[in-house]
Amino acid sequence: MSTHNKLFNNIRRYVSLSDEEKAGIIEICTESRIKKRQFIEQPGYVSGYRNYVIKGAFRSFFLSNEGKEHTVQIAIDDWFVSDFYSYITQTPATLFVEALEDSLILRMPYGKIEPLCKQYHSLSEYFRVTTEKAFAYSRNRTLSNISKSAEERYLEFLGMYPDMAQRIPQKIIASYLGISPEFLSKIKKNLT
Amino acid sequence: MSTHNKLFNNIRRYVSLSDEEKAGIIEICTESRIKKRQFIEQPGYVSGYRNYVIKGAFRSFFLSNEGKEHTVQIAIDDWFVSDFYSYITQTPATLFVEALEDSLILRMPYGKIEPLCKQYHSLSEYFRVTTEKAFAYSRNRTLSNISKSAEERYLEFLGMYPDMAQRIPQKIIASYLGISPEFLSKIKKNLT
DNA sequence: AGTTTATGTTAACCTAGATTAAGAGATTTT
DNA sequence: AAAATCTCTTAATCTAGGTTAACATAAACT
Repeated sequence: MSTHNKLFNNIRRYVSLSDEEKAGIIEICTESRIKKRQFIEQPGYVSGYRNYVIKGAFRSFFLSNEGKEHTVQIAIDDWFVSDFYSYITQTPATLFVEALEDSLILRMPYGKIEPLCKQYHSLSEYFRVTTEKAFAYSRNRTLSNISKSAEERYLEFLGMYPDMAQRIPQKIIASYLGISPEFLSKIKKNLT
Repeated sequence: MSTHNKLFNNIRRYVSLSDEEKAGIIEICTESRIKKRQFIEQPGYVSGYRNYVIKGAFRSFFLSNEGKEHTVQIAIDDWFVSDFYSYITQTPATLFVEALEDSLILRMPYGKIEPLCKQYHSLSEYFRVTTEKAFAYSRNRTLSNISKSAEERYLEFLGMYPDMAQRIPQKIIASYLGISPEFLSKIKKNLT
């Protein structure tokens, strides 16, 4: 299956595309191979792309004043990843986006997506509906962060993203949950 | 100014509407007066509306197993408020949405917004762009929650929503920040 | 106006989770 | 394959923030 078809299969879950629209999308995408540990975004640079993960794994994270890493998002196959705040506001990023595995992505530039959304109703609908969904899920995470214990959040994470638990190093999962790796170790011990 | 015009002014910041589109939107909105302390959404019932606050204040909150309240969102004039997860997935709500003042809202039913977004490209664009923006800001809150101290989050809140600090009871702000009201009291004392 | 009920403050004590440090396994690099 | 560099675990100690309780204020109801 071509890389574009992987994206189209995803889009097809929400809207149907004409051949003209497909051609328009193919035209703005560029395929890119990313090596493990490579950064595709860094603080200081404006995030110029929606990055669709064809195959691989990424995380976005943030370096606190004390030099500690905080993982904001973990993305595997068929997720979009970027410093979304930077992308949307077109202001310099505060997040790193780093490949956790050798990966293959499609990059869709902001400057081309926006006109294309204005031009094609179905593309606008696709991003409207998927962003609404992403936002709804992110609300749930906010809710967990303010109301649940670290152990409860870990169990929730396992239930929600079982594939990631296998694939992603624990210290990154800990930093996604907002706890120290040592404490995650303790939690896992308590669970068995 | 009519209540619909207040909404149209907001929409105009992102897209322009034809008269036909305006009429279509007016047709699906119903105006509603809500008394202080009244609930417009409750756990167990599917959230059927995007509620646009013309005038007033609301919060959405969640009751933990231990019976504690956790405020997810605070909304004043010109914000939308609902149990967004319930609205998007059309599954029963887990949140309450409660008026903090006597308020006036426009209710836009899910079953009518969705077809209208399919029909009118500009309305689809409006919700795409505003939801993308809301999502970007919500990412920032997630980030604060996992990386900042309670005092830092309080200062950030003050900077971001200075009007709310005046208008909203402190115990609700505390529950929005994910801390106890007593601890917020302590923080405020330390700051002066 | 006076009584109830909700909100905010202060202080003493208590826990979830952080930090530090040291050792054991894994992975990478040479 | 050894050396170097990460990742994970365990245990001791420490701290941000929670809990409880008592009192002070301010709203809301009669």
